[in-house]
Amino acid sequence: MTDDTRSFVEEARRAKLDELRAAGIEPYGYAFKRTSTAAAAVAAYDDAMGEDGPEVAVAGRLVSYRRQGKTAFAHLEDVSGRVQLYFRQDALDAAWGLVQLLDLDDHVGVHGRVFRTRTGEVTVRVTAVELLAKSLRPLPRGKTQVTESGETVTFGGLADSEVRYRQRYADLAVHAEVREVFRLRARAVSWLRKFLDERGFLEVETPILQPLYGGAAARPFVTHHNTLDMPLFLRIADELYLKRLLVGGLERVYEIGHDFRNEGMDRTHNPEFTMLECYQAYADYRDMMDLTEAMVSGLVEHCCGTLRLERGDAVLDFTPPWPRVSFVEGVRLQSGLDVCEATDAEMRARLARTGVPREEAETFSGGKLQDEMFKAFLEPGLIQPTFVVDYPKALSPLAKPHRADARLTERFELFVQGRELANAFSELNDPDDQRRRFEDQARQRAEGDDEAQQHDADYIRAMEYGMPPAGGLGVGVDRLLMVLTGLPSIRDVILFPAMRPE
RNA sequence: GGGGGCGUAGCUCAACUGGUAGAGCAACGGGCUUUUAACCCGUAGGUUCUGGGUUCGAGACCCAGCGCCCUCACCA
Repeated sequence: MTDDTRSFVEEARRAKLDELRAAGIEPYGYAFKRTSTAAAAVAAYDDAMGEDGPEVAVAGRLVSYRRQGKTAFAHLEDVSGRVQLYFRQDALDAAWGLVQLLDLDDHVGVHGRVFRTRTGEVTVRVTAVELLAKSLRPLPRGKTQVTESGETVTFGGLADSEVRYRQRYADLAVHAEVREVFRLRARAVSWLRKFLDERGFLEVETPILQPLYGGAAARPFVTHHNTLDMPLFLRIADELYLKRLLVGGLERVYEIGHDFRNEGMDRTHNPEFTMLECYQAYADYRDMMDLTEAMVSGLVEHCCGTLRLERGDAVLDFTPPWPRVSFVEGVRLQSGLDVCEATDAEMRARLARTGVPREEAETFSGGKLQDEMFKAFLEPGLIQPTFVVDYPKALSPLAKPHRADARLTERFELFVQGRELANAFSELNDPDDQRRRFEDQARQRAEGDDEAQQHDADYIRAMEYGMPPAGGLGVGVDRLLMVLTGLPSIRDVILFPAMRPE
């Protein structure tokens, strides 16, 4: 920030910075040997110790500061929590000058004995203080206010959600509960790794920059490689590379990483997002359903301590087994139409009655209409964890035909709160069938569907060597986190969500 | 992309029908050696998102733009 846009608060802090340097005090320290976290310092005190609790050295950020003549009280916050500090001029001598130049948000390290104040709070009586980092810019804290009922309410210091996402560092610094969300995220992801590792899955890394993109229906981000002088795409899915590994004899593989889709952004879509994909040779989609049920219910239990999550009026119950609804049958029950038998015209007419604009419905055909029917009639009602199974063939170019019904594929998706959380199928392993499906996609692309999949000849070649039958599963990790935390926006579970530049 | 809402001090918000931009907290100065929403006295702090327009006069009304949120669409 330039001088002329600096606030008076910042000017005041810079004046103190200059004063500190003039006094020979370096305002940015190198390190501090702490003996204890804030929480441990508090826990180490016992009332039998009286005024002579243990000597501790703690470091952290000042989150409150109350000066009172020749004394001052402050709260220091570190990763563990908070501890109160008590400064006295007569206990600090020369360092008292530094204490008077402290501000909220400064990082300090202090030494002192722990005691309990008259008002009952366990506190460090500071005998030495070091400034570790001067804060020049006040954190946007909200004011707190006590309501009539005596409750303390903090008005979101960063009620402005834009600032929270743009300056996540400030959001995290001010909101312990936000830090907790991302701790939970880390615990969830490492639990998922452990879950798959224990079942013999090998974690692998596949290319993010790809000459061809595939494995999903989405528009890609395009970049350019200078030396090769060729376009490269940021992957929209891991799928096609992971299945090549099945050909190579890595029977169980998984990857947790970012996919990139150049599409709309909203509460449930970020341009880059975390996807977990796993593939298991000699398994089919029923095996993957069992795996999904075990994985998600285990994760919910691990992260939330229960299988029943209260979300508004609803209680989401993750206790297995979860209901399984046939795509075609489910849509038929809600709409009266069998999407495998109905004509496009019938589906258009049915959709028109639900509020889908007619002129828009006119542009849909085939698989797109079937999908619209599903979204209009079945998806919104899928609040409890539910598997939707056996998707029409037109919707699933990478899935194996259903062994009992040629119109369908062996595919399922998991829905919770009306949102897709996971997608899986018995993987197509017939190279000739796969080639025909790619050719279909090419025709759709020629007809203007820019999300149709590209023909991947190398993938076909791999399959021609013989790909074992396999079950594959993709899980949207961010959306899973939304369910675990109950947070309403994908931005709330991504540290640095995509934003327009300021 | 369509529709709706919002944008005022560092933060949270006021400002009637168009009539001198305010408060609390934070900041700064003074006082106070066990406070914790500290307290008391005082001071300072504004491109009312940006650019046009209407008007004697615009934070408010009109137009355009920017940003964010909600919603619909797109996005399996």
